[in-house]
Amino acid sequence: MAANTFHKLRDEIENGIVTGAFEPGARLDEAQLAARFGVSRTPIREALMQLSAIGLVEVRPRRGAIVVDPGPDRIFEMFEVMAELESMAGALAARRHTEQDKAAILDSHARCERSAASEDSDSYYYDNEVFHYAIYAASHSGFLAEQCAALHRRLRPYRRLQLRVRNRMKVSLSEHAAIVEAILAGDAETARSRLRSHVAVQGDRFSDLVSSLSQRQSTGTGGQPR
Amino acid sequence: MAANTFHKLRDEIENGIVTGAFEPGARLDEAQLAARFGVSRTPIREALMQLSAIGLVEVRPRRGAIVVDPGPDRIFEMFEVMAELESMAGALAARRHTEQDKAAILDSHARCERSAASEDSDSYYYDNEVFHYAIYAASHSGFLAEQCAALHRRLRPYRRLQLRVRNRMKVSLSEHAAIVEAILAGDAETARSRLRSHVAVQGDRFSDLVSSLSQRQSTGTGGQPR
DNA sequence: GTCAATTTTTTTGTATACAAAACAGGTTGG
DNA sequence: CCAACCTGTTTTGTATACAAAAAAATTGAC
Repeated sequence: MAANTFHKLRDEIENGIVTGAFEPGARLDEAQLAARFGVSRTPIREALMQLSAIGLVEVRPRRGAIVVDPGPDRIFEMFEVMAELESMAGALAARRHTEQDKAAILDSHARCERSAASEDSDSYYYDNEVFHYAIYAASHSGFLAEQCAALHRRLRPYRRLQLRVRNRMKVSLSEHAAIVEAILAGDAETARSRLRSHVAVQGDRFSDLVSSLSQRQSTGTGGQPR
Repeated sequence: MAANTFHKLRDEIENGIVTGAFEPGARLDEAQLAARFGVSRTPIREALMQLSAIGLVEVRPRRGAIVVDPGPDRIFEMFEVMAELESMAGALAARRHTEQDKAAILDSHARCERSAASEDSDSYYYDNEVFHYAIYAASHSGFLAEQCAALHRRLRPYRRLQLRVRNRMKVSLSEHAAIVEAILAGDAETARSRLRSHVAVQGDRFSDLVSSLSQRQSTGTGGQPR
């Protein structure tokens, strides 16, 4: 991949936000970031501009950039849209998947099973990501795949929190199995509805999400400043 | 709205791309743009960075920025996703719309009717946009509304081409009426399916789109350079 | 001692300067 | 005659400089 300074900086900062190194609401001081990465302010600004276009940071004119802090309601909305896009990808995948796609889906699913068996939450988290990307790819819609991937990245921190919830890993895995079955059977509508409920944050999971968010708020130094 | 130079430039250039002033594939020379807008290269670059994050321009390292030229297949994919998101907005609107939303939808629909009656294609184009935005708003999902609006903007030029097709305005209007009916009746699934087929580029419309695209390619100075 | 106004300091926004990479054209060798 | 190479030019990428605005701090009045 093309590797200019601002490009790398963009990924670094995005990663910092997504992993929580830069907490929601935190100020992103240009000079400070420049010093930290050993570059001038120019590429830092360019990186921040890109992140603001994506919606990860908010640049307030003359008042600096901050990491956006989507409230629980907005995070819920994002999951809602994610569910719709993913279920669309699943439906398309059911109709369009090739032998290669099938192999990739089965392989990533098998990895998930192994990680779940060894109860390795971090490993499962990664394999789960690969599984979902395999479905995006199988949709054979480049644009949809990109949109899904972008949203998936943005929701990363919240999904990670969710996986901590009791038994979620096992439940997730059995849902995966049902999704795989529907896709490989070519049953678009079943794949759609199963993926929708797999991704959506419904019922108990919403309160789990909210509580994990408020937990983080209180421990972190971020949140609403001033 | 906040109005810094780079912010205004971003909108200017975006508008230029969307209206076709900057054609797909065209090189966006930084110095040239800077001279044109009477500013230095710095805010131009920041604007281009944002546009590249959105996906409107492609910045190739050390090789300058060009207006992205999505092929017919990719444009089709974008309409496909747009249809899904809009139909989702419609379904939510059916369940969640308030009296205000209802008024806004009916009002914009009435405007569409008038424009269609006077066969004013440009006016209809604008009113149609307001109508769709009213539905986004009625979904009461801020994130979904933003996503819809963003995609809507990106597909603007192609939708405009489509409206030129024989009788499309009348057909579009009657579809609108059916959509309004479903939303106001609170019938989420009917609203969803009607919006989906309203937005999607199916059957004949796809070949119409492709032919209008190739027409533009041949007349314009853009296209694949070198 | 508190609050308001003014000054100081910090920080953002834009312009300019400079280095390095890509491009174009001509030249030399086969 | 064609191809590879070298050189001059253009253009991008990053650093620095400077102006203007916002934040912070100090002073002064009550």
